Amino acid sequence: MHYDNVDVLIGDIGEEELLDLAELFKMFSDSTRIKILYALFDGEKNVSEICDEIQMNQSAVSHQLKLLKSSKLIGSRRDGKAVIYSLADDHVKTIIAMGKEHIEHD
Amino acid sequence: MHYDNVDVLIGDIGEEELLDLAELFKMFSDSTRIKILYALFDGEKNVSEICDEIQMNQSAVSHQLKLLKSSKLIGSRRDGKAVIYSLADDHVKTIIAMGKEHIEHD
DNA sequence: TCTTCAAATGAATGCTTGTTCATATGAATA
DNA sequence: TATTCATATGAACAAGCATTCATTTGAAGA
Repeated sequence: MHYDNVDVLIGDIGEEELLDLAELFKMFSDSTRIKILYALFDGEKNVSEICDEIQMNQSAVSHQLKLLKSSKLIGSRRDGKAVIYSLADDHVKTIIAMGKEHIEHD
Repeated sequence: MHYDNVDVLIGDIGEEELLDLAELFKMFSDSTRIKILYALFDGEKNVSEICDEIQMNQSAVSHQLKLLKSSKLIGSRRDGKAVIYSLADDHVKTIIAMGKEHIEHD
């Protein structure tokens, strides 16, 4: 994997942006939420499908979906009775990939 | 910024690795810890210098330094009475840069 | 060796947060 | 419109965690 301009991207940072950053990473700091994101890696899924895949009850999943959505990591659309969730953009994948790399190269 | 092979990196993942991932991102989920990491972006610093820069008392900083070190995000060496901390590797910078990008492109 | 300075540690506390249980909303179908 | 299925929401509880205060460890210099 290859990255450019890392130092350029990291200039000064304000207190507010810093809190946003912490909040963003908090979304990745819970294994249930990571499982959900992982489940969405291969395409959109509705809530029931997510529950099945990660083996968690509907309420717990819904609560976490709400948090992930409020952080704009996932989006949703309704299809009849079902609500279908999907990753918002590729940052989710890259951030997790980066984390995996760190763990594996240790 | 440019990334290759994101999908390749994200294959299957085991329960254990998943917990490690969550634990890693937990380190980035607190603003004090991000401030500390940020303070180390421009080179190694001892504890007092870090305290000054981020305006936090020595005990709080030491506790967080311990966590960051146990996650192998930072390393340390002793120089006389002082203990000098530094970033362990470039993953720290790239992970934070990625987070910033996500926030800014929203 | 006694003192001083830098950093680490431990216990206590209050806040945050993930899960569960019960219930509500909302869309489809009979 | 009454019922059913899918999802969302709210309250409550337990566990986790960041900070503070007090104390300790450890190194350097007098």
